[in-house]
Amino acid sequence: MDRGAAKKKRPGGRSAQVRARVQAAVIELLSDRQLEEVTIPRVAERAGVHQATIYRRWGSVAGLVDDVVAERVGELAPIPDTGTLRGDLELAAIRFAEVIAPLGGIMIRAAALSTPHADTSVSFQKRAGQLQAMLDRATARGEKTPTLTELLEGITAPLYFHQLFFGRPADSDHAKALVDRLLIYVEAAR
Amino acid sequence: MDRGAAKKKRPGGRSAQVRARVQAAVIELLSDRQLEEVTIPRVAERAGVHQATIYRRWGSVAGLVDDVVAERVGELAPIPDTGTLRGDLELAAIRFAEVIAPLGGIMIRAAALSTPHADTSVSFQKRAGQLQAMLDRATARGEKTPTLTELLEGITAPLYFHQLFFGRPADSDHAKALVDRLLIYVEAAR
DNA sequence: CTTCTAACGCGACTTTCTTCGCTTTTGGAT
DNA sequence: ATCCAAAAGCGAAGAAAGTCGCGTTAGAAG
Repeated sequence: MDRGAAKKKRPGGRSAQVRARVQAAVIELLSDRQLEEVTIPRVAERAGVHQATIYRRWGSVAGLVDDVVAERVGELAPIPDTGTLRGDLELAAIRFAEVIAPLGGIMIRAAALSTPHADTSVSFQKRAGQLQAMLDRATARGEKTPTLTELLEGITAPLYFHQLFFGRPADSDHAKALVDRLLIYVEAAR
Repeated sequence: MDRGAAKKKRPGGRSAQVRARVQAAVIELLSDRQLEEVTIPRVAERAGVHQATIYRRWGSVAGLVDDVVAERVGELAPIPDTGTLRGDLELAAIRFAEVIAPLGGIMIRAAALSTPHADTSVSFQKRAGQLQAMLDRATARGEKTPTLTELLEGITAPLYFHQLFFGRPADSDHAKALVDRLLIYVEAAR
C-alpha cells in the first residue's frame, strides 16, 4: 500500500525502457536532421518501438521534444540552494548555460514547436515552478528578490539568445555578469 | 541591356502576386497555429494557390518561412535618433516589439527550423551595425552608454523571449521598463 | 500584335503519416 | 503462483502530404 517510492504505477518496467529509448532516438534525430524531418515514424523506427505506442503516449513531435527537454533540464540542471540569492542565481545560470550547449538548439526548437501559449509546455511550467521556489527562499531570508519575470528576462532570455544567435553557449563569466546585472538593478530599484 | 530596375524577369506580374498571397497566408497560419500544423497544403488553400506551385517555388515550410523573414526584415523599424539615449532606446524597443508582433515569433521559428547551426544572418549583422551607430551617438554626446551586447541582452533578448514563450509581444510599458532596467544598470555600474 | 517561355493551374498518382481494434506482454498485487 | 490491468505490439484502413506530366496563362521582347 504505497510504500513511498511507488508514485507511478510501473516506474522501472518496460514503459520506462520504452521511454528511454524513444527519448534517445529523439535526441539523435534532432541533432542530425532538420526539425521538419523528425517524424514519429522515424523516431519509432530508430527506437525500435511501434509507431502506435508513440502516438498514444506522446501524440506529436512537439510532445516528444517537450518531454525530452523536461527530462534533461530537470536532471542536468537542478535548482541550487546555496543559501544566498546570488549564489543560487550564479549556479543556476552557469548550469543552464552548460546544459544548453550539448542539447544544442533542441530547447529552442522545442520552444518554437510549442503553442503560442507556453502555459501548455510541461518543461516550461516545471522549470518556472522550480525557479519561483528558489526566489521564494530568498524572499523568506529577507533578501531583495527579483520577480520571476525579471529573472527570466534578465538571465534565461539572454542565455537563450546567445545560443540562438551565436550558436554557442555563454561562458560562466558571462553568466555571472548577467546575474550581477540583475542584482544591481534589483538593489537600485527596490 | 539592363536598364536598372529589371533585375528579375517579371517583378510585378502574377508571380509577385502569388508570392504576396502565399507570404500573407504563412504569416496568418503561423500566428494562430502550431508550427507543426503549418503545412504546405494549408498554406496553398488559404492563399488560393495550387499546392504544386508552392512545392516548386519554396519546397518546404522552412523555405517558406525563410522567404517571409527575408522579406520582412527589410521592413524592420528604422533606428531612431531622438537626441537622447533613453529616447532612442525606448523608441527602438517599442517599435521592435511592434514589428515582432505580427511576425509572431516567426524569426525565431525560422531559426529553429533551419539546420543545426543557424549562422548569424546578414540581416542580423546589419541590424547590429545600426544599433551600434545609435550607441556611438550617445557616447559622443557624453552619455553613459551600454555596450551592444548589453543592449541586445537587456532589450532585444527579452522581447524575443516574451514573444516566444508567451505568444504575444511585450507592450510599450514593458519595453520602457526594460530600457529603464538597462539604464539603471549602466548608471550604477559605470 | 505576335511570339516566346517562365510560372501557374490541374488532377491523378505515390508515399508517408495517423488512427483504430484487437492481441500479447509484463509488472505489480493478492 | 496466479490474476489483473496498463501499456506495448501488430497490421490494416484511412487521411494527409508530397510528386509528376501536361495543358494554360500572361508578362516581356521584338
